[in-house]
Amino acid sequence: MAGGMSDTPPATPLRLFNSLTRQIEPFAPVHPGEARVYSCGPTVYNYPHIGNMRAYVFADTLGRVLSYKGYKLTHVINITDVGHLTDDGDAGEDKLEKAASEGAQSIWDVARHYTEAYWADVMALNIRQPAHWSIATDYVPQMIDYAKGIADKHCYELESGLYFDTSTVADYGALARAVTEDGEGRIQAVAGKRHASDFAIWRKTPAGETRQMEWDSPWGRGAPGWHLECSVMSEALLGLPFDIHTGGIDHREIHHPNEIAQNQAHSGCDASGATIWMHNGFLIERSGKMSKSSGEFLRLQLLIDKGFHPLAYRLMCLQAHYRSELEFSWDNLSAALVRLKRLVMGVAALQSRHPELVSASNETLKQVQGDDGGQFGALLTQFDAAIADDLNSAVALTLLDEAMALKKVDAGQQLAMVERMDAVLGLNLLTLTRADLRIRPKAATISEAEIEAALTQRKEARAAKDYAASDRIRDDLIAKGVEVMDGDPLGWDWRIEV
RNA sequence: GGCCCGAUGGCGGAGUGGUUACGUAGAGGACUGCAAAUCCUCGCACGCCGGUUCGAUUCCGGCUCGGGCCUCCA
Repeated sequence: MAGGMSDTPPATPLRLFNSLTRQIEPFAPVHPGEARVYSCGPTVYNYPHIGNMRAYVFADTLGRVLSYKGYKLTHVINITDVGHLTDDGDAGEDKLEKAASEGAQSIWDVARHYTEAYWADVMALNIRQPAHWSIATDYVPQMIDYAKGIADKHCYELESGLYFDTSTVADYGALARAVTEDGEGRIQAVAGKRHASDFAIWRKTPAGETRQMEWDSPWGRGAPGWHLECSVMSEALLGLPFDIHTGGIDHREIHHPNEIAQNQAHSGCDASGATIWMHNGFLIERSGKMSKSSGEFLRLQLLIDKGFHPLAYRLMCLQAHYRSELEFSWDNLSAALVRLKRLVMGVAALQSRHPELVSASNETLKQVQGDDGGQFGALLTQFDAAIADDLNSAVALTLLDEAMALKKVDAGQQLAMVERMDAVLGLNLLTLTRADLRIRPKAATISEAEIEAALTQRKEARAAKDYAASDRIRDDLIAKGVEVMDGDPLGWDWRIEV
């Protein structure tokens, strides 16, 4: 690597908040130079909502920062295509089986459909492909082996299945910082469970029933408990211990403590299995709950249907710290879209000053970096410090703005800066165009051809200085949801109604 | 009921023991036939009551309010 900035990578050591200790700690990889990350993925019995997707934007940002800092990243995201119960009483319906029966499809088709819907959102949000999408049903034999390995010392069998005795491992629930006692008993206790916190390792298919997804096991025909898959797949693909385990904050209370208990039982050591456990805050939506059980929920596709580019949502996420709760509102999303548009137009302006760099490779960009006169170097140092400080993407974004706003500097260097910062932010700033951001709302009633025809007429009227006619055409377009903008490269845009 | 978190300008949202990001909205200017878009410039805030301190939005305590999880959920 030749060139100024590349030779002097600013090096603030990466520090991350660890939910285990509730403190920010230095990142110290298990395997020098590597970062092995496991992220709890979706249960594919329904579409993901935008709150779900925040977790993957977060995990992706973490992965991008690790790559930026020079670690060789191995990222795993699981796809839970084994059904969970609709409630914890073990009498509830299996979510996947339920969705299959409601839709009169094969359970496998249901899982496939929602997995693909999830992947579409992943792509739209410019989330990088992990090294592995681990599919739970591919690992059922391994799960059974795993369960056999811990059954004698840590489990007991009941009518409904094989249960994990949480008193057999050290510090059960330490991650959650709460003792899971019976409390108010809001969940229906399973008869025979030794402790309220004990959980199913294997769920037997109730007698007389047949499910589309079931496997034979030493504990009868049935399906694995839903905590099992993550322990099995993370160990199989990353080895134990691995570096970072991520998930939504809700997982900190039940799922991850259970995963840790399994890891402890299987490994025979008290360590949790991952060095750092990280959890993202929820996306909050004031009116309705960001909850799948409430029926209607916000999907990325709904945002797109309204005319929002999906990366505006990504930018909205990045403007807040991943651990903060983030309030979703259409106003906030609109603000992010405007910001994204201005960034994209700013990049286009830089590219117009360096036409040879418009589709430049990294190498070309690096060649023009030259000496950075101190300004770029200082910004890059601050940028590095921001992301190293538990992924402060909000501050990182302000440094991108500052880099864009520098005057009397080489545009090629500015583009190189943008590229470098965008490797972390993932906004696709070098390839995204103003036109990409003009998304036709689903409710639009006028065609693009009609708009162009009207604009041609208006242009003629203006040339003839017939401003009354010109304004009439413009008003007509506004009424149809089209904003005329003579100074914009595109000339017009859709007006987003929210 | 249990556990936990938060309270920052119109909205969103960083951060800090003393000069308080940033985005968007708003105001003014440039540009435009006029607008819009874009660019430039500029206001605007740290829940309440105590305490610690030379000094607190920032630390501590209390209060009020809000939220999350404890049940499938990122």
